Amino acid sequence: MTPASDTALAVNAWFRANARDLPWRRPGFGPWGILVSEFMLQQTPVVRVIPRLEEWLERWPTPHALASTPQSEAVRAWGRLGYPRRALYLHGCAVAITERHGGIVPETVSELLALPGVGEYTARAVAAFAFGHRHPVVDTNVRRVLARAVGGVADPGPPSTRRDLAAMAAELPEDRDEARVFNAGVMELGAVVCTARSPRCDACPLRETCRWRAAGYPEYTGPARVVQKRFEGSDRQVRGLILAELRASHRPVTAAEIAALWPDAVQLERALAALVADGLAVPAEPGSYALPE
DNA sequence: AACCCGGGGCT
DNA sequence: AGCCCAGGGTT
Repeated sequence: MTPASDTALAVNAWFRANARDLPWRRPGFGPWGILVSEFMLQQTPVVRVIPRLEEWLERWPTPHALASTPQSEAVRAWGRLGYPRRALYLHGCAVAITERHGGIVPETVSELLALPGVGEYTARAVAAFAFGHRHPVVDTNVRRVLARAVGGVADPGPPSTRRDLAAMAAELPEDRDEARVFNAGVMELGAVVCTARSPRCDACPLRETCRWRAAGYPEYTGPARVVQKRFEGSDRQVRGLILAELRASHRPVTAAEIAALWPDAVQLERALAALVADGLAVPAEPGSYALPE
């Protein structure tokens, strides 16, 4: 067997000594818990996820339990985690797992990819962390660490799934357990040491071999990264206001109540129509809306 | 490839 | 006032 690279040895030793004590790393946390955690962690920081995850798993400890619950309850329990479509997708996962997989979370990347809201990252994360399979797992942290330590640049630039997975695969140890630890370790390194803003290079296990450090920390020169639109005044804010009203009310919300949420009637209608199109709101009594059952 | 989708905390 | 966050779906 090919010996693990110096990079992998350094990362794995560092991770074994420095890993944060996170709920989904507890022994026996289980594939369902891992899957729920990965959904919540999509674009949402760890510290915001932990309390919501524990509530969620206490209430719905199995896919069958969630599948037996109306979508509306999943959306309410999602609260203000953001991107509420994830609550709908996760409910859809629970239904699919119950109907197609006998209530057991599937193990293979292709089966996981077939679930709603599961993409390249989440499928590999579940296969690797819940089942110990050897796959490259690439998230925003991994992309940044590889760009710096291996690529010698400050920032990975626009994501390319094929290229990013190949870059991680090239560093992945042959041994399954070492590969699993390496995947988690590189993510952790990006999350707590090789951060986007202020990397703590003095504490990095790769500081002696990092090509970005060796090159003198050149600034990013790639294509300009897309700037996220301002949230204040955006359709996203308006959707959030409407959905908060739907979550808070246990009877249909009237058009007049919705109209009071935002001054711009055109934008309000656009946001409401988008929520209906996404399945997050459904017409109830004439002129009223509710969460999906 | 570009765009849309929440919301909060940090710099 | 931006930037960033264990991404995914649609066009």
